[in-house]
Amino acid sequence: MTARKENSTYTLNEKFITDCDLTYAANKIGGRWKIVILDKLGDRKLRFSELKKEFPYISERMLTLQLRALEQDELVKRTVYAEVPPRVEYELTPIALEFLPIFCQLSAWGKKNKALKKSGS
Amino acid sequence: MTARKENSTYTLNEKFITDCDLTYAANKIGGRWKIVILDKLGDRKLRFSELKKEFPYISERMLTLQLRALEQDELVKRTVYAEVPPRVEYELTPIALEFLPIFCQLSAWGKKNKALKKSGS
DNA sequence: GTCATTACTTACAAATTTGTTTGTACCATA
DNA sequence: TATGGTACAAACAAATTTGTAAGTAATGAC
Repeated sequence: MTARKENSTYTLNEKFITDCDLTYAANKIGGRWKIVILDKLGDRKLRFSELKKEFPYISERMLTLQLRALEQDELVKRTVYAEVPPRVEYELTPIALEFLPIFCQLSAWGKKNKALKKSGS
Repeated sequence: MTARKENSTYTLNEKFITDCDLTYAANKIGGRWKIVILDKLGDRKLRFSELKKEFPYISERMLTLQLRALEQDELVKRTVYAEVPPRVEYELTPIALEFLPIFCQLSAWGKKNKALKKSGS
């Protein structure tokens, strides 16, 4: 994404990680924001400003960066309307839709295990 | 994990992210290594050195760090045998086992979409 | 007595990710 | 003429993650 990296261990590991189907997929939705963004867009298409409201403290920069990356990976589709105050809508692509059931299961795991933590400790 | 952070946006966002069931779960397996480690341990318990061999370029430090974090989150169980050259075995806990079907689906997504990329572009 | 083995630890450094601040273009409205 | 709303971009800075290199403890083999 930025300046190219050499043949460091960092890069070799990265290659290893993206060669594997599992981590290839995981990387597409890795980081702090991508999963939640995709999940929100799973309900309906949203404008930039609507997304921003969903995450009270996200910086505009972060939101743009994540959306750009998701667009690049063809997980979201970006539509610009040539209107006076600009309007841009984001929605999931078909391949991103396939993540939604996985998110459901992850979410169920999270819910269950957060509950265990509370009663357990 | 290190020195405590203040009430920065970074932290507020972190809180937001770990409050959500979905991202709470995602964070448990986030980063470069956790998912693959868990996946490998899904087949059978492994020693430290065996795990290391699975990932040709991982540093021992990284492997220990990840294993410690997974142990902390009760996703792996660590067993030390008081033998002469030390022996330590790692295995999944019941709650980690529940991730395995999710990994399968992720992996399937990865496989499918890597194939699409090749034929598409 | 020296070396090898295993599973680490420590101090350090590089790379990446995330956040802050300021600014832009467009037109409408006051 | 000044201000406001939308969806960003650019330069900079902080925080976290990942990697490097060297060292440790115990013990048995040579």
